[in-house]
Amino acid sequence: MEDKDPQFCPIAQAADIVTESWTPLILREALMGSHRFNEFKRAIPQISPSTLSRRLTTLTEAGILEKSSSRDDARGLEYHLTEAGEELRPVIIELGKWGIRWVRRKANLGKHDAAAMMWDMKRCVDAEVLPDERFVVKIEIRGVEKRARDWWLLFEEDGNTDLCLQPPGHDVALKVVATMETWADVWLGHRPIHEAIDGGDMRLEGDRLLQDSIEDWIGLSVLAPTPRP
Amino acid sequence: MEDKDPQFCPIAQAADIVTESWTPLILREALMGSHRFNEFKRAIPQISPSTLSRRLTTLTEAGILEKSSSRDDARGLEYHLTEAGEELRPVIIELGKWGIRWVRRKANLGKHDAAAMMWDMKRCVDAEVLPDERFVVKIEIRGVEKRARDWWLLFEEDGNTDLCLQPPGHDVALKVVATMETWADVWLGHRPIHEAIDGGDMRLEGDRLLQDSIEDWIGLSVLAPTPRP
DNA sequence: CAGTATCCTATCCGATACTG
DNA sequence: CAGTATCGGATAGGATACTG
Repeated sequence: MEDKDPQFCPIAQAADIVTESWTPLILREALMGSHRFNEFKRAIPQISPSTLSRRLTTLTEAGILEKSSSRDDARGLEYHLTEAGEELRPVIIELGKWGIRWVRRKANLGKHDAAAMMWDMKRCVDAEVLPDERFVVKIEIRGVEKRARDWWLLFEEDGNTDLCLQPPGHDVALKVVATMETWADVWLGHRPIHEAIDGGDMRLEGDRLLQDSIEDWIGLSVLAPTPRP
Repeated sequence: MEDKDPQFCPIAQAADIVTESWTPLILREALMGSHRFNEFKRAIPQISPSTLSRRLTTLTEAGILEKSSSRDDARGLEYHLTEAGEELRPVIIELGKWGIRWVRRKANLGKHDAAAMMWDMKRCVDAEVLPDERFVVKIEIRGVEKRARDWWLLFEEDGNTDLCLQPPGHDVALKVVATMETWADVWLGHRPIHEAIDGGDMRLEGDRLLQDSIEDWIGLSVLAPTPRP
């Protein structure tokens, strides 16, 4: 391993820190705005708590994250990017752009992917374009384990959005149904959402206005606009 | 490890390939124009041949390198970047820019660093600005093991440059002496070369014209121009 | 909830030796 | 020279259980 004998090459030094397993994903989450242990945990479901703990410590020691006691009521720490950490954004983004352009290995999509996508989706929905009402959109992901199949996006009047794995007890204004494969293709921008809808791979039921404006409010992955080869 | 259960997140997929140990350095070399097994080997002295072999195979299977039989006389294969591989340049460069800006861990500089730097330096010297003559510059690196201390840059009439660990049997037109620490600082652009010379940390002996134009022909690391925080 | 400690296993890397 | 095969040891990550 490089670490045995640290190199003076800056690429080697940066790689020693950034390329540890799981670290790019942790950085992605931090750059997307996650701050709490369990925010990282649920966005990266496969990581074990011990490894996540170790990585957060390592990144803190490397000057990429800073620990601070929680702002408000909650206990536990918060993790915030330092200036150095923020400057890793281009590294992670370029990595993602490359991945979306060139990796064609088909992953076996499962519950972890569904969960990771949903938490990211929750972050990306654009409530600005939506009416200032409280309403619920149900997302159904076919072909994954039951526990990760049904999700509810709860839009609050104040523009905040919550994601639940249980029905939040309001009427569902819109239901969107597709297989995980279709969701992944749409989410990553491999396929325009209207093409999936018109092709019958994604089904919408409920409020017409929400249906017609789905492209505007649903918000895809930050990597979706990347041009393809 | 992420590999257990491949994710659909493009950052995770790219990371699975690019962030294996040694791979960023192998990519750096490929991007800088290395093609042969031993070019990689001597530019990354710490890697074991088995690991290098495995990585070159992995990168080929991932569609980043292509193996081809050697162009000219030599036996063995050549490794060339595919289009996908070439597009990793921004990832590696951003990694290096981050490293040069933010990593402050002092490496214990030794023979491997000296060798890696010298082979890179050989690639970066700009013979264009030099007279079309055959002449030799000796580089002396104080503070490293004897075997990596003395290097000779041999400039040929045709503009080609060779690097030797033995005196090539021509008169030395210029000798440049500094500790490895100073060489590293100058090479990486942490410190202007004239500052090191004027400060007495780098000593030049020989041809005045070569001395006066050293900044023009010596060619620093591609990362040297990176602005510092 | 927000992590940490322990233990065990799998893996992966380097050393060495070998081959066309 | 240009790699590849084998082997043994280190290490790092997951599972599990635990704590304030």
